[in-house]
Amino acid sequence: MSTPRQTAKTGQRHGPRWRRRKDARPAEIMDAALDSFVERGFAATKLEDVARRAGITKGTMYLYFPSKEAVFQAVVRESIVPVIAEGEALVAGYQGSARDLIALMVRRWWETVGESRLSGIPKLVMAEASNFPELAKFYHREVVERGRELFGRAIQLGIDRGEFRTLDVPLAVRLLLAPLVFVSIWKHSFVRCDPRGFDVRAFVDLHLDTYLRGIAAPSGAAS
Amino acid sequence: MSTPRQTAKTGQRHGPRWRRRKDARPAEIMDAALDSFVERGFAATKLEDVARRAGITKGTMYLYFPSKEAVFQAVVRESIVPVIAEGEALVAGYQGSARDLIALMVRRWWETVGESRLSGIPKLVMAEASNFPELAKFYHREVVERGRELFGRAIQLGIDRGEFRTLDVPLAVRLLLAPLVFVSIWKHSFVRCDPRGFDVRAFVDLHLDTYLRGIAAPSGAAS
DNA sequence: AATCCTAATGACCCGCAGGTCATCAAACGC
DNA sequence: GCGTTTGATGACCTGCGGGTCATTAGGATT
Repeated sequence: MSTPRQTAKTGQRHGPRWRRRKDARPAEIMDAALDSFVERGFAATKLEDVARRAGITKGTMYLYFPSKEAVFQAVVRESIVPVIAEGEALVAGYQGSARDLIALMVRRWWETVGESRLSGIPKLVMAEASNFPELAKFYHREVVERGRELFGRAIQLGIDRGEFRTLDVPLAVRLLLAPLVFVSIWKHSFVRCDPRGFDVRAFVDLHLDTYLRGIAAPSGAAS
Repeated sequence: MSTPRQTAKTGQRHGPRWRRRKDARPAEIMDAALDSFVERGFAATKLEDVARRAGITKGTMYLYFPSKEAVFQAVVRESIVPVIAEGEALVAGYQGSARDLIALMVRRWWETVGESRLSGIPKLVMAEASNFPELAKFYHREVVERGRELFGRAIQLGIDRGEFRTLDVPLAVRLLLAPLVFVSIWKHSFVRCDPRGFDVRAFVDLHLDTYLRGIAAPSGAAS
């Protein structure tokens, strides 16, 4: 997944017509598939295209994955779950104000997901959720719920410390994440439509600023 | 579009095998298509299913629409554009504080779009945007830009009146709308996953409250 | 009632893409 | 080198669904 692009296409000049590369294939296939899925959506993605991107043929794909849907699942599983795990490590060891923790988490999320190819995954999963309920359930359990739990702990910390006013934590979490997810969906939808685009960094900053003001405890109450 | 459901299915017992209903067909087709598209997405929707829902056969669809994509376009066009027009009328005639105007607009939006079948359209368009750039452009021009313009005027009003602090208006608009759009996408993706769901009304209220606190002018500066 | 017009039908066509498999040839062991 | 294993191929199969069209029949006109 996280390998540099186009691992397989180069280097076949004058070598044998193909090479045995059993170990490297799955990652290369998932890498190529992620690009295709994000670009065109699940249904519109042709396995033959994925195969070409991965430097193999369609038949080879079926040596490693039993179906198109299995590729889809593997891509989601392998690419996103590690990010969540990383976030959990971050929160576990944190000392400091809740404000700063939240700001750090949001910015970290933006750097590792929002700005990368991974930002396409939420859109992908949500778009296909009704056609692949099992995948949606998996994603919801392994990513959404764990992610919420993560940010929920930070917000609860802020309430406990008196930094934030009393809040419905689950709702507050959704409110914190909604603009982030929204923007990452946006990136893969309408960017081509308004070519000027907008300053996403500034948007995230504005969101953080506004949100933290909005949930701050009445003035002077912070510890 | 806005007709009550299942207009065509009933009333065929003992009548003739079919009736000529040239005037009613397009609306019934779009109505059925909206349901199918929202339920399954564009690619996974079979025209035969849409036809069945509309009480006709596939061949008949092609008397009224030249292609599946044309149905898609018509659905989006006919269902959403009127909502925008309605909003423009609302803002034009409004007298009162910017806070109240924004709260009214958001709640109105939620009632007419968020709570209805129309909430599926943003998801649909965004999911298919890369496969149908023309449609995406149309939607962006006729809905997104006009919608932003609308809310932008309300926010600018608040700044001018000293209710809100100085803001980058385009960003502030996106920030206001992101949670709304996000929730309407959510409704059509993960609802099946967490069956408890969450109180959307409360979410919108929390968002409005937090947002308005967050952008409020420093205390006591309002006129 | 006979006629015509056309809305509606449903059997059909066909291209496309998911999936299969007999065959080939890398590369490993001896 | 030589046989064997097995990763990789690409021609092939097949079902599905978008799109077509000759035919049928509703219902308006006379």
